[in-house]
Amino acid sequence: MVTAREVAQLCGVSVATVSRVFNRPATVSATTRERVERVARDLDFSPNESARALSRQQSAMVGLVWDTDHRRPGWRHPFLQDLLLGLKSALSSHGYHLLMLATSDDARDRHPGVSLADPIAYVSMTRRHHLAGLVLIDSGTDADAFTAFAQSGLPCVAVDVALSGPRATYVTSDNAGGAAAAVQHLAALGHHRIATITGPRGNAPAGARTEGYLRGLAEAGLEAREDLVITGDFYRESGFVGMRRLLARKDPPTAVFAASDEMAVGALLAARAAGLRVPDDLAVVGFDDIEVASLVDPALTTVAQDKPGFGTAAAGALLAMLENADAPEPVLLPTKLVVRDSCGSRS
Amino acid sequence: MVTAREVAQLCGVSVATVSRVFNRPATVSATTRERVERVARDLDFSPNESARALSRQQSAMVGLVWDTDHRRPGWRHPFLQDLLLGLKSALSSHGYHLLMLATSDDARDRHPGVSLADPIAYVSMTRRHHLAGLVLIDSGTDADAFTAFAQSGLPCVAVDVALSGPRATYVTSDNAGGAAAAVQHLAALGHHRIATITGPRGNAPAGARTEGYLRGLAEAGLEAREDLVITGDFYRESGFVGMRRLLARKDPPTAVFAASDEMAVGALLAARAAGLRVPDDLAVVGFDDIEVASLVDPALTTVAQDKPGFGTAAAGALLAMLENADAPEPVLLPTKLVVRDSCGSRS
DNA sequence: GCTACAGATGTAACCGGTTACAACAACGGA
DNA sequence: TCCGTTGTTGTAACCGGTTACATCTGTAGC
Repeated sequence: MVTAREVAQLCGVSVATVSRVFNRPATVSATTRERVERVARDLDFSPNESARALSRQQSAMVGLVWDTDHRRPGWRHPFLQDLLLGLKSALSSHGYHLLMLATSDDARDRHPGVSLADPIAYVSMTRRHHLAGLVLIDSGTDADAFTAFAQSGLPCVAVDVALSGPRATYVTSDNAGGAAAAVQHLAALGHHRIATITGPRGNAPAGARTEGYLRGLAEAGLEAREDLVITGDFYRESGFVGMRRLLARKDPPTAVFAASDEMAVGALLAARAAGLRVPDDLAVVGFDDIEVASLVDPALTTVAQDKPGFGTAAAGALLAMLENADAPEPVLLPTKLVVRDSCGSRS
Repeated sequence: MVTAREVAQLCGVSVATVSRVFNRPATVSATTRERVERVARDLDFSPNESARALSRQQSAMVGLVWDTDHRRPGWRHPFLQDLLLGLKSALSSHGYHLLMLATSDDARDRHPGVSLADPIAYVSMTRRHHLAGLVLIDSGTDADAFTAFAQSGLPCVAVDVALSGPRATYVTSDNAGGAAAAVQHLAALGHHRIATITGPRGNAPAGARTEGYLRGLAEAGLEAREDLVITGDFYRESGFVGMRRLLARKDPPTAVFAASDEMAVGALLAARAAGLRVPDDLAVVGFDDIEVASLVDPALTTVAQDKPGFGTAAAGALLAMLENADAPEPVLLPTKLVVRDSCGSRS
């Protein structure tokens, strides 16, 4: 590893000048600058990041806070790869890397019911590593801990958790809009009794999707009925159980909007188990457009999220905060109804 | 952020002693140690990582090299989440974090055909950040670049790429064994003409799976026929096309082993398109046990990989190298045949 | 009582950058 | 000619730890 001192020596200038060439090129005369740049390139010099971070009190890294809920081992993020790739790519263009933060808790078995992300540990780690900011990924239902981040004053962007503060904002899909579109589609197909299986209480996207469901009903001139709203938890099992309960009603729904594709698949299985044909006897619409959606039989009509958009938008919001001081408005990514076979055609 | 100097002052000792308490506690007298520990805890002191990395020439971070092939935008890693979670959890127990390295290339459109991972850029980044080691994730077919890492002398562990060197090793599934087991299962069901759709040339797991296919045939006393081996590329489309070609043969196979679940799904679709029933007319076995495997109709029999095992094993191998200097032997994770519906029962 | 040595601690030089401030040159205006 | 300004560069003090070496104390061995 060649240091700035060696470059300086070879150029006959001081280290300060070398540093300036890399950080404030305008303050260095053209001839000196070119000479330093040339030598630096020849020697393959690039500044040591640890030293730089120490000196500037700011590193070229953004922390990623992502825990999975140990209480629910089967949890799969619906689009982790796209999210990470989008983040990485957008951050890299500004020279930032992504540091996956791990608390010592990760190694231990976590106590059931204990808060997922310990904000204190993460905030302390952020300071110790001089991280420029944080990206927070929703890990299930634990929204409370996240507000602690917003209050820490660190620049942070949350994915799918409503977060606000002077240096905090978030990115999420237009969950309400997507859900409303799904319900309107079902209503347009002639359905009057449209049920929903929601996500877990306290989860922001889940709440917005339920809200959108109600709005969609209202806009279609349909009455909202409490007995057609079943609380799920995004997992397939709860879609199965929820659907079974709905079908046991005296006046079962002819269509169901599930707040996640996993639950929609569960609903599909429950319908099949009950001897119903989808879409003939029951129309099903999901949310997320995960990969299996197009592969189940019948292929699932669903509300697609802009998966790569999350990463890009989150990185963009964070980068904006790192340059200005103010938190940008929350980003609402558009959703798109993908019509496949599980809700049939106009009947 | 409280510094070691403040702790030292409050304890009436020098910074050196404070540092010793954290790094070589045995060299400090019990009374002093306890006093320092107490004050450090009260003040919530924890050493600044940038300073520590600079001074020690070694940070508490492990780099993650993971690019996706821009030539194949649809690529999905079959178990990225498990891999990352396993890595994170195992590394965190030794105090390491995972740094997702991003090259400036990530932002630009990459030139088609150009090497994926530029080892020079990554090695330079590793040095600049004083990373303790590297984890390399296979990003498709580009194995050449990876050997450059092994030669760099940095401790590194590759996932699914054969890598060897004084400080390099790798983790992969027992691909040959899994494939052989799949073929033997098909043979035991009475199949004589068993085809395979392989992964891309040059990909190590793909090669091992083909090898296992041949071994399975041999062990079942079946003849290997060149016209029953079709080269695919792990993607669904190639499974579809490959299956169509196989079915067009004068003497089509009654069973097929696809080297990935994605291709197996493609094969399923091709069989359906050709009017064949699975498993009655054609038996299909895949590899990976991705989530869709259990959801397609018929549910896919497949060779399951130990997904969480990858992260744990990779982290373990890396940590071993960070403590000793020698590279441990490559890790071969056991696979398990998961029998579902796509290969029928004994006929 | 004196020396040798082990154990505990302090001093100060690093690690490799950044940046406030000082120094100095060149230049235009009075 | 002298002064104030602007532009360029060097000096040195940081950032916050780690650690080789020196120092000092106490104890065992003779």
